[in-house]
Amino acid sequence: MTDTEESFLEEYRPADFPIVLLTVDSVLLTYHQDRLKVLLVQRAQHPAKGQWGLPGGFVDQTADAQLEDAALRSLQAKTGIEPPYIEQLGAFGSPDRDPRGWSTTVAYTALMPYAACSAHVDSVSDTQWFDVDEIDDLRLAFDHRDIIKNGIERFRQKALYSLVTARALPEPFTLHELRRVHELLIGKKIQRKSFLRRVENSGVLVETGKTRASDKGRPAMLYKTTSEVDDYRFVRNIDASAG
Amino acid sequence: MTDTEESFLEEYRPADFPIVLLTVDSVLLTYHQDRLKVLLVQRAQHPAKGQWGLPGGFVDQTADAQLEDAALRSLQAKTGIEPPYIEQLGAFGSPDRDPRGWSTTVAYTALMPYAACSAHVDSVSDTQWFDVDEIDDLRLAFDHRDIIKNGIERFRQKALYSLVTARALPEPFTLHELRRVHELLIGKKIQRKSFLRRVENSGVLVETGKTRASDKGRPAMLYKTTSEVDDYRFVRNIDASAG
DNA sequence: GCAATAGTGTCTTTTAGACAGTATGGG
DNA sequence: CCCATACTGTCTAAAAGACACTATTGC
Repeated sequence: MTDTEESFLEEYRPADFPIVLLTVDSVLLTYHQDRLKVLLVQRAQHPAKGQWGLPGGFVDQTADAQLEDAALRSLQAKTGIEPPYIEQLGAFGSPDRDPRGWSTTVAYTALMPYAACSAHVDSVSDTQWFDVDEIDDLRLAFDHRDIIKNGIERFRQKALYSLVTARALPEPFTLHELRRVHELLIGKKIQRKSFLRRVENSGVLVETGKTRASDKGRPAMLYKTTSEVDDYRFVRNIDASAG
Repeated sequence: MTDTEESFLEEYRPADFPIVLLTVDSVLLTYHQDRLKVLLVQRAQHPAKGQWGLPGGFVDQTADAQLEDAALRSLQAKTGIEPPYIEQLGAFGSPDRDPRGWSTTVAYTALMPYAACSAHVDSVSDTQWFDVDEIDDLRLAFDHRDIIKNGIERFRQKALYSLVTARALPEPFTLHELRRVHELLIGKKIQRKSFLRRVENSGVLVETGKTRASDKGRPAMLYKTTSEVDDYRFVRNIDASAG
């Protein structure tokens, strides 16, 4: 027999190789009522049946052209829409994380405005937003607590040098709302003036020219994102160590 | 039958699930003769037999406690040692990247001093350092060119706000050498004075007190890393857009 | 007018960029 | 002494932190 790639593939038998468990999970975050929330799903099937865990599933080898598509499919199923921002967090693999054996999950982390899916989420009982401060008290499936912490940490870093955080808000939004998202992630107050300067210098947010009034106080200017907001990076970070 | 996780696992048959191809690959970079180099391996087996590709392999479900262990094993096999710095780059999955079918690789990116493994690498013909500027001209296996570019881009970003780059150098090293690594990654000259200030303020490198003379000119101070170098981040980045 | 919130003026501090100057080695 | 390279002094510019001040709404 000739040693070509064709003949190799002819003889190739995937079942001869060790069996691998590969899933995709997403840490979907949002901002609602001055709190950061993460979307969790109650598992309908074993393993970890009945426990809360991240939305996710298997790659559909006929439908998915890349791993991200599998993440988007599972998020679409639970929220009714695709999130406006998603990025890969990383792969987590170990012999212990799943009782079925050595397993790997590719985790994504995403942002979505709360209102964009609240009707869909409220209509089912197995999907729910949890305050990120609550997750230490929950019993979560597999290593999903670690993955959630990892996702939050990713956005905490991003809050220091980017404005993608705006993708967690419904448009248009006020600078106060956006600043609160940053403050909650960083765990520190940010000067209004400093924050405004950063937004203006970035050029990735635009004023709508309209304002939104609340019960009391002066109405706030409303802003929208531009497509560049996903990739923009400040040269100088917010100083998380400063007073 | 009772609906417990135990009974579920009893009935669980992994072979009933779609077959998944999962590999681990590493982009190992170093600095040698004023150039950035990437380690490539000539593939001994199909698919892509004879082509150059990234060092990598399958997870060993009995030996590896995490994905990173699989990456370290394959690097150890090709260089004789474990790299002093490694981090996960991300998972790459698609139906097209491997002729055997839908496949995923978890890519790592690592740094190592050239001299630490040059004897081992030089002793075999299937492992070789390539100048990173050469990779566009090489025929590479799978999507490894994309992964390499991704790994270089990761360190280009890191060169703007960190000093992990020192892990590509043999210790002790001069500030000139370290600065050259940054310049090659960023693609821009960096002011000597600015770079020295950053190193001093970081506190993650220490002067050895010794110097190294070259053919001509004043001998340069020698520096060593501390363990904090892996995690340190500057608040203010090098400005890649400036002059 | 008062309370409350939004937005601005401006001073200080920090640190990178620029670049000219000095220091220290080999011939 | 000359050359080349290493290192330093110091000015300027950019931008964040701090904080007091003004603006605009509802009552």
